[in-house]
Amino acid sequence: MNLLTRNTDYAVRALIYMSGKHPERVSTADLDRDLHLPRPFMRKILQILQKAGYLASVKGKNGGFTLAKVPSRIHLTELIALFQGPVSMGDCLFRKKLCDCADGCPLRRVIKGIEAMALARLKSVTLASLTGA
Amino acid sequence: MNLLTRNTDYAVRALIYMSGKHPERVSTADLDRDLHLPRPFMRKILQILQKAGYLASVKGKNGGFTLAKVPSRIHLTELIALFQGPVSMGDCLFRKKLCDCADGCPLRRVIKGIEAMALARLKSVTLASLTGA
DNA sequence: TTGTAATGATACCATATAAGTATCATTTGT
DNA sequence: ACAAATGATACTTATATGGTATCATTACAA
Repeated sequence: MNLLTRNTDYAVRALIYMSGKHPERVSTADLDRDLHLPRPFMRKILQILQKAGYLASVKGKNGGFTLAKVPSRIHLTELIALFQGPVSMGDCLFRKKLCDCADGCPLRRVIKGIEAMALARLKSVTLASLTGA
Repeated sequence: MNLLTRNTDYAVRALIYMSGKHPERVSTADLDRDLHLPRPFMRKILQILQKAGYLASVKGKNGGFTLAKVPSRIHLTELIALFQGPVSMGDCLFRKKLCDCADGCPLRRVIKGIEAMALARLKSVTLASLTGA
């Protein structure tokens, strides 16, 4: 069970890299060279980040991406939501009709509690906190 | 992202059911009738629980399963481990060679921290605590 | 002693999601 | 005009989860 999937992971790495280079432009070629991540996959991820407003892009020769937000305002939870959907660890384990999970299921309560803890912790993580800046 | 998979979930439900019936014998047919879970899947799960020592089984006509451990000594973490492997939320996100995730990767630290919290919480959950007994 | 209802063991299949690739169009600097 | 970049999007592959099927074995009971 992994809290982050690859694309979220790669996204974070790319953003860290870019925050280091800022305001210099970074292309997928650069990332490929320095981070050695699967290039077309990375490309897709960057496009998603761009659409979501985390990156600004410049097309054409010498084009590339730059951070479009300050690192302190890029939250890990947002990135997770973007690539994996909202953080949710227990989408009704006990399925409807089979139990009244609606209200009192104790297992569900435990899971929800853990989820809340995880979420609280994740919310405090920003790109800035990851780079130590 | 789900903290528990179906088989863990079903296992918990079956165990709760059985702790309610104890020391009466429970067959997959009973579970099918009362819990309406996919029967052959449930069978497989029960066999795993039996092998792992949580259930005692009796073959032949009128056979079935009974709890082989006291509910207070059946920990949720064990069941998770049995069906999903050990709880681990961040099996090296930053893959080797690409970063020195070995020691100082901050993202990894965060994940590991969350994992530790979740684990601590999960460890306190037993079958007994779930049934309220 | 034979039929039936149960588990033991295990191989197989289906489906969804994650991970990754490929392609064509568009833009832009030289 | 060409090359190097992104935009958009469709496609493929790998893996894990969820679920089935089958044959062997055991035991009760008519």
